[in-house]
Order: sequence, then structure tokens, then C-alpha cells
Amino acid sequence: MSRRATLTQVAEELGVSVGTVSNAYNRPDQLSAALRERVLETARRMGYPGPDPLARGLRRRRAGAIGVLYEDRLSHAFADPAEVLFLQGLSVATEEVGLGLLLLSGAPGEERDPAVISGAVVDGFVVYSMAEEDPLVGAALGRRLPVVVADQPRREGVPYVGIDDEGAARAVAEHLVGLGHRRLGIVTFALSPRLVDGIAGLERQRDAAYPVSRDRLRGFAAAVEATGLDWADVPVYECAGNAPERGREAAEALLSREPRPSAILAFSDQLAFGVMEAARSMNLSVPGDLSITGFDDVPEAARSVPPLTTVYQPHVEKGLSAGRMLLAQLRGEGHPVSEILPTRLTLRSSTAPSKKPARRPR
Amino acid sequence: MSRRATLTQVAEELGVSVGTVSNAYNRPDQLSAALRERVLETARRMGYPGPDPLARGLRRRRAGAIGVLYEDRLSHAFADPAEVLFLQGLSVATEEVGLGLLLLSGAPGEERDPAVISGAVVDGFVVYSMAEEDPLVGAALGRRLPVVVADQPRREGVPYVGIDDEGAARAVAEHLVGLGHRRLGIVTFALSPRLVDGIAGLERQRDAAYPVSRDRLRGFAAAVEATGLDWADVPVYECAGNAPERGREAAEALLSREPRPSAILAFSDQLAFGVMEAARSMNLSVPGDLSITGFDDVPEAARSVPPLTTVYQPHVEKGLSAGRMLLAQLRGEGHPVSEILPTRLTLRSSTAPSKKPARRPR
DNA sequence: TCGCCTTTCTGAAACGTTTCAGATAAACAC
DNA sequence: GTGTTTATCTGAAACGTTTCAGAAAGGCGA
Repeated sequence: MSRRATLTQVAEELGVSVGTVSNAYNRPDQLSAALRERVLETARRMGYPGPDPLARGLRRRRAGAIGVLYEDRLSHAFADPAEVLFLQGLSVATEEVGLGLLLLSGAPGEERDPAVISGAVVDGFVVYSMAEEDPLVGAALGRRLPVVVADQPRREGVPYVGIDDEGAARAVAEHLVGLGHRRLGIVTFALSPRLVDGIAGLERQRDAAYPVSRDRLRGFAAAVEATGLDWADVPVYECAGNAPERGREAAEALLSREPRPSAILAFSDQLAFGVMEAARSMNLSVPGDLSITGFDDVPEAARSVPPLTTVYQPHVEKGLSAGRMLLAQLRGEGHPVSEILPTRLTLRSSTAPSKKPARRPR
Repeated sequence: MSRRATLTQVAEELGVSVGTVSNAYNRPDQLSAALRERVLETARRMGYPGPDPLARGLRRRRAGAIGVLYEDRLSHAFADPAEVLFLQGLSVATEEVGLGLLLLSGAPGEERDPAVISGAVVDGFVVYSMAEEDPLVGAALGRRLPVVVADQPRREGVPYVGIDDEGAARAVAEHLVGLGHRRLGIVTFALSPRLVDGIAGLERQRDAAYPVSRDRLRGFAAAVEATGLDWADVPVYECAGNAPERGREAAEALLSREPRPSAILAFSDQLAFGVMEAARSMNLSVPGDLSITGFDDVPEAARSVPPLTTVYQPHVEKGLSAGRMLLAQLRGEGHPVSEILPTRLTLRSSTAPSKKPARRPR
């Protein structure tokens, strides 16, 4: 008796049918209390751990979990507060119905292996911020299970939840030019899956494979050009990742250019924190010598020194919303819908009027 | 043809045996390249998404995922940087072998429902920091799958990974009394599952259901009593959770007592950040008027203002180690072992000598 | 030409459940 | 005493795979 006991073995031991043992676990009203007690007792004695989830799932056609797809390695994702907030919201939705969250690694080996996706024991997928043509997205869609996409990529007929990235980006940029800043610098996370560190020219900006990145750049550009400046003169530094260290490197590069930027706009709070570090180590006061903005408004943004001016976006609600949309589909109610969540410019103390008195329109 | 196509249907359509279709997916060398191509092509045409993971798992007896058990709601866990770091390490281990991570909610309804555990499609469990007598731990153990416990609870015969909490706590406390501090205050997270906010007397301290909490208090007490002070005089404020806000409330309570503490020791960096906020809002300078220590050394601890003196513990490696131990068991190699990871006192700028000149031994 | 490998494919038996249409017997109404 | 419920329990058919012992057919050396 090396292997774990099975329902059939318990039935044999007791001399009852397997259906009865199954009922003891699943439908207590279908058998007498006395027999049920005997069944459970025998099971306990035999070390039967209860119905096997795989077998049950096969029969019932449900896995009891939903899969979450990330860009990057799983280990990377946890390092990003924004993603963690999203997961937090998502988990609120799944907890309500007792579903587990299966976090799926996109990169076990060198290249991304769709087998992880096609072999995942799940009832549906949430795709979180992946590249337009990522094969994993294709694999998930190919499973013909309910899918919800958050942030990107947008796909015809697939429910979607996100924000107005262009509008939000434009709002921060307008805030800065409104303060009189004319020498700007941009710090972005990846524009395309192929990771690059360095200044991204107009061409690379145009070719951005991430709609989110593309839209934000567009928003910045719109605000800049509305003041009569040339967007081509604004240096855009692309970081290979979203860690503060990356932002620091980017800022160091931008701040050693001539003319030195008086304001730096980052694509995320994480990157903005790195920019702050760079400023500190270069003895530039924030916001005196340099204004800095982030994006996301993660909790740390309120606690940083100085507190960060940033764009609030409802990460938790985004996750919650994605979860609810998926659950609706699982219940068979779901007709593809899209949801654009509101953002809000959060003014704190990392931005101030430009020192060089640049007359601003009143 | 409303339901998804199955392997059998593909076989029928082609007039080959099901075994052959299965082989086309799993053992390409078992059939001619030409036939394989025909099979795959037909599958594509019929919209067959590939072998069903549940059925495959049942047959192969493996789920392709490992379950992670948390104290608290899943949504809570994500808010704690230390847990996130642990997960990060764990995911590194599982990614290597293409296993998914199934995050299991402990609290779908009011009370904790073991059904989530007994129904989880997993090959093993990692238990992360749970209460001694939590029913979910029992449920996981009852599944008779490989299990690894991180931090708590320790169970005979179950592989374990953790740190020397008592020793580490003693080290921070010794640092502070060494600086001359004699009026201390403690901010702890939960001592027992029943959540309480407020001063915890000696009795409640002794009854702590969390070994981690108990050990840390013991470490603090040892250092305090070694200086001839009475531990009973040191106020211990227990927080119902690990959020910065809680730490802030606790600190406000402690700092309005007489005599006002000159140093506060927190059980986590998160709580310590809250203590810093409280000090700031009460116009106390850190470390001038108040020394503060944390525990964990999360990345933010180095970026806080002032940078936090704390105990480094290797969260990521803890997760990695737990993962590796579990994988070893899955491969059938694992004999129960325990691993105690090293910690290190990280001195930064949130602690300074006590102002009241208390002669310290030289 | 004969035996013996290979290669390629088939058929059927698991894997461990749930579910559903009955069978049996006791209880009930009249 | 007959017909109708009701409460329990049985048997067997799925669920969608994988795997394994062969069968059929061709290739090869002697």
C-alpha cells in the first residue's frame, strides 16, 4: 500500500459503492448520517486524503484556479509595486469565489515557453501588460478559455481594462510646462521587448511595441509641442526594466547632458525614485534644481523625500475589475466589454516652478 | 460542436488511433514526421487546443504547480514587502523546472476554509509563516504531499527554513542599549491569530502563538535584562497587522506615555516606517530625539529618510531555499532537513547615542 | 529465403473521480 | 391491501488523457 489510498479502495474496504463514498464527501444529504460517519472514519483510518483534485477537476470540468500572465520573469514581477497592487486587487476578486491564483512564469529557459501556458491547470487567464505580439498571449488565447487583458495588448473581442495613458501622460507634462519648465528629460521603461538601455530616438519611439509606452510618449509630446517646443529636442532615455537603479542610471545620463534638464518625467514611481537618488548624489536639490514626476502613485510615493508628484492610477481596482470580468465570463455571463479607469494628477512636493524665469502665459 | 474538441475527436476525424494523436504532441519520435504534421494541422483546423492539462495531470499524476499558504488574506500578503521577497525567491526555484505557483487564499468567508487547501491542484505545499495551530496547515499536511515550512510553525518531520529570530532580536536590542538607551518601546505585529491593537502585558507575551514573535520578544528581553533593567517596564505595543499605519498608531501611543521612550524597536521595517511618520508628525527628530530600528531590511529601508537601522534577513534566499527543498522532495530525494539562514545587523542612520548621558561600560 | 530488427501505428487499460438513471425497501395515505 | 412517496444505496458511464504491450510492414544480413 505504497500509493495514497483512493476513493475506490475506501469503498471496497467498507463494502459500499464508490458513488456512496463520493457522496459522503460531496452530498451529505444523499446518505444516512451513520453511514457517512463510517465512511469518513474508514477514510481517516486508511489515510485517504479526500477526493483527488485532478480527478475531480477532470470530471467536473473546472480547475479551481485562474492563470496570471506576466511580462518578464515571475521573480521580476514581484519587485514591481504596481504589479503587486494589481495582483492584490485581482486576488480580492478570486478569493470571493474560492479560486486560486496561478502565477505563470513566462521565461523558464532562454526563450519563452508556451508549454507553461498550454499546460496550466486553470479556468481562465488574466493577461497583465504584455507585448503586442508575445507568443504567450497567443498561447493563452489558443486555450479557448475566458481571457481578460489588463493594460495591453488590446485584442479584438477580448475584454480589456486599462487607463487613458496618453491623457494621463499629457496631464503631467502640462503640469511641468505650466510651471515654466522648458528643458525636459524623459525616463521610460521598455518601449519594446528587446531590452535596450539608452537614448531612444524618434524612430525607436515610433516603433514602440508596447501601446502603453507609445501612448505615454504621445501624451508627453502633445503637451510639449503645444508650448511651441520641438519634441525631437527632448531626450528620451529608455531603461531595460523598472527598477530604481535603472532610473538612477538614466537620470545620471540625462543630467550630464547640456543643457541640463530642469525637470525629469519618469514612466513609473520606481524609476522616479531612482531619479531622486541620482539628484541627491549629484547634489541637486529637488524640486529646487530639478523637478521630478512619477507615474502610478504607489504608496511609497507619498513617503518619499520629497513626496513625489505623480499620476495616480487605480492599480488595485484594475486588478479587481479584471477579476470580476473574468468571473463573469466563467459564469457564462460575460460579453466582451472594455473598461477605462480614471487617473488623477497627484501634486506633491517634487515639482516646483522653473528657476529660470520663463514667462508663462497667464 | 459547442464544446471544445478533444484528442479523440481529432483521432476520429483523421482515422487514426488516439494514441497516435497523443504521441504527436508528446513523443514526436514515435510517429512519422508526415503523419505528425497532418495531425497537428487537423488539430489546428478543428480548434483543438492541445491535450487537456487536467486529464494529463490525472494520468501522469502531477499537477505542475506548487501551493503557497499564507497567513491572512492573499490580498494582504501582497502588501508586505517581506512576503513578496520570499515569493520572489520561491518563484526563482519553481521557474527553473517550469512549475507554477498557486497562491492559496486562506480566508474566503468569515472563517478559514480548508476546502481550498484540500481541493488545490498542486504537487506540494510551501507553508509561509502561519500560526501554530492553524487548521489550514493541518489540511495541507493531510494531503500527504511534500511540504516545506518557512518561518513557522515547526513540525516534527517537516523540512523547515527560517532564521534565528531570538538571536537577531537580541542583537538589535543590544545595539540600542549599547548606545545608552534605557527607555525603550516595542512595536510588534501579531502575537496570536486573534488580532489585538494595544499594549500587550507579560501574560499575553508568554501566550504568543507565533513562535517568531515569541522568540523576538525573548531576544529583546534578554538584552534588556542583561543591562539590569526590568523587562516588565518596557511597553510592548501589539499591532493588528503589518502596515505602516499600524506602526504609526503604535508609536503615537508609545510616545505619549511617560517617560517618553528614547528608542523604539519595531518587528518589521514596515512598522518602523510608520514609527518614523509618527515621529515626524510629533516633531521629534530621528535619531536625535528618537532612535528607531526595524527588522527585515527590505530595499526601502535603505531609501527611507533617515535610512533605517535594521536586521537583514535573507528573504529571497529563504524562498529559494524552501523551493529547492520542496523540489528535492518531489524528485524523491528529500529527507527532512532544517535550514537556519544567517541574519546581520545593518547599521544606518536611524539610531544614535541616547541624549541623556547614561554612562555606558567601556 | 528466412529469421530478426526497426519503424510506425493500434487497442485497450488505466488515472480517480462525479453523476445519473435506477433498484430496493421502508413509510405513508387511503 | 394497493399504489405512491421518500430515503438510501448501487452500477456504470463518462471526463480526456497517457502508456504499454503488441501487430503490421518493411529493411537487412546471412
